[in-house]
Amino acid sequence: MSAENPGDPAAEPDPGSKLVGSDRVLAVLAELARHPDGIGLEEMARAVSSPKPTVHRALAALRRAGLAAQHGHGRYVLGDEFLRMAFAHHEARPDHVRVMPVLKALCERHGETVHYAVLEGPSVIYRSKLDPAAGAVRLTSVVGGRNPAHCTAVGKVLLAHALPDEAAVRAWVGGRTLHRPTPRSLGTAEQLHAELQRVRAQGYATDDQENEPGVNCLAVPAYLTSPTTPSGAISVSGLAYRTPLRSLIDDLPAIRAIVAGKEPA
Amino acid sequence: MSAENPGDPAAEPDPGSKLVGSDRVLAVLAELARHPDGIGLEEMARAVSSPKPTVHRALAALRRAGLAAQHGHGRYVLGDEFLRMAFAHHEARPDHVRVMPVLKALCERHGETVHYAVLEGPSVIYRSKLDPAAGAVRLTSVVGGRNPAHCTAVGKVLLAHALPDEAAVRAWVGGRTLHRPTPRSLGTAEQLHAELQRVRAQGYATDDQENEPGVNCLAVPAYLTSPTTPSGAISVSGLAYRTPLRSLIDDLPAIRAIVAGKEPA
DNA sequence: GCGCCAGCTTCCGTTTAGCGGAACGATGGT
DNA sequence: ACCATCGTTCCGCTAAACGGAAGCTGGCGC
Repeated sequence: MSAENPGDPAAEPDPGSKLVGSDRVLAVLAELARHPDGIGLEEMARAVSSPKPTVHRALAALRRAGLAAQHGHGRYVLGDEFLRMAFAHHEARPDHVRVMPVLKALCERHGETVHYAVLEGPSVIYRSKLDPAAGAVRLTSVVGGRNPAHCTAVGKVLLAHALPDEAAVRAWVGGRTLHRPTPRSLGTAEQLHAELQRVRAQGYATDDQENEPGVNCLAVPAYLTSPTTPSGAISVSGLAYRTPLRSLIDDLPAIRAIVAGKEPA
Repeated sequence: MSAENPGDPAAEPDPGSKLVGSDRVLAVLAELARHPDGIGLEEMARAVSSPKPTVHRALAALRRAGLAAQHGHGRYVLGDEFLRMAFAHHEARPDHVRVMPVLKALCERHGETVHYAVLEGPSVIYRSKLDPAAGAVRLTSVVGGRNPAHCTAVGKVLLAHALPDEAAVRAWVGGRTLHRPTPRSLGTAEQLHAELQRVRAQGYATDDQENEPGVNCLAVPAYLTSPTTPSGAISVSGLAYRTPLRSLIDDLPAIRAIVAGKEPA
């Protein structure tokens, strides 16, 4: 019971990995998703630290469900069915359907990437995303992906609602030290609370290169389910050199109108 | 060995459904994907025809992997991780990365939906898709989705390569009767062979409302992997009343140039 | 050409994880 | 406050997963 964990026969190179049964099948699926140009059986066996026959059986199960496929002889890839399921599901999601027209209008108006995101614990999760047709630069965000709430515009809008006073902010921060991806990121509960007060006062939040250098953002709340509690937030991201934060703020009235459901005049 | 299948203790009300173990877990996952606004445990149990505790355990496994989540009290939804995996994987796929700039250019030029698709057996599978910003109408196609090869432009381009003579066409058709979604769809091997010869001669294929009424399409082969065998095909779809087939054909030189990798002047 | 190597696939006795009927608990409607 | 409904937990039983070892296949070097 010193450095070695009792019950563990040997130190795992990949902790939290010794799964069995269906859990292992799902781990194989996840690993498969991590390899866009395929992965061999052996490499997969190493990745999930399981013997080859077991992994082979797991892949067979996935193949039966259409979630895995084989390129040539023994190179496994994520199956078409997996992508079909995900895309079809996503496009049918009620909140996606609701925000999509808004995102489209915003995206077309500003020519920048737009997001719809929700708050979950310390992070925001992107639920919908729309890239402009012209945009050569692609943001790193992905549908289903996460970012720290305290350094994104969407996160701050949602936190402003969820954490009404400094006590709530402290409780939310808890013991962690806030991660600061860039020098401009907020780092303490005090700073965050002050920022959230500002957000509450103005009714929107910004992210001035606080999450990624060169990228700024303006977000407003989205009331999809209830008229009092925002279900999520909608943001317009801009590349700092192309769309300065100022220009987004100046366009706030139009943004608000679009998000409220009225097409701009 | 009469009407009853020996080994089957009872006739299943839902054939091909009595799964066990990991297969059942994956079936639950698939069912989950089919319900964008969530599904209760009981309904799920009915859908996969398994007892509640079993389904509950399956959902627990999916939840552990982040592939399922719960809204409120006992309404299950596909998890964020599922979407993240799918979207991230898709955007990193080599062929997607390769065709994306081409699709973007075509989409912007014509203001219509564009696809990249590959041939698989009797169907084409859409691998990438791009909707125009302005397009109010959404096509039914989905990434990972399928359509009969013989009534789509992409399918005919790829079949033209795969089935060089009438014998090959007949073999491909086999015993089936070709499905005809619209009155203009090709219905016989002869018609298909004639059409494929035309496609080979002109180097592109069209779909004049053969798959969906009001929608036409022009497709050219895409040589992503080999310079002689197309890995897939790229198509521009148009709504008949907005973008007549003629205008797409007239723009062929530009389309060819874009697909070949040269941006149009 | 031919044998060797690497990696995928199959076999089969062992064991463990899944199974599901029944009982329990939470929720929301009346 | 009661009841109906649906999600959750328990536990003895059994079938399905496990994985070491052997077999196969295709590709590469000699």
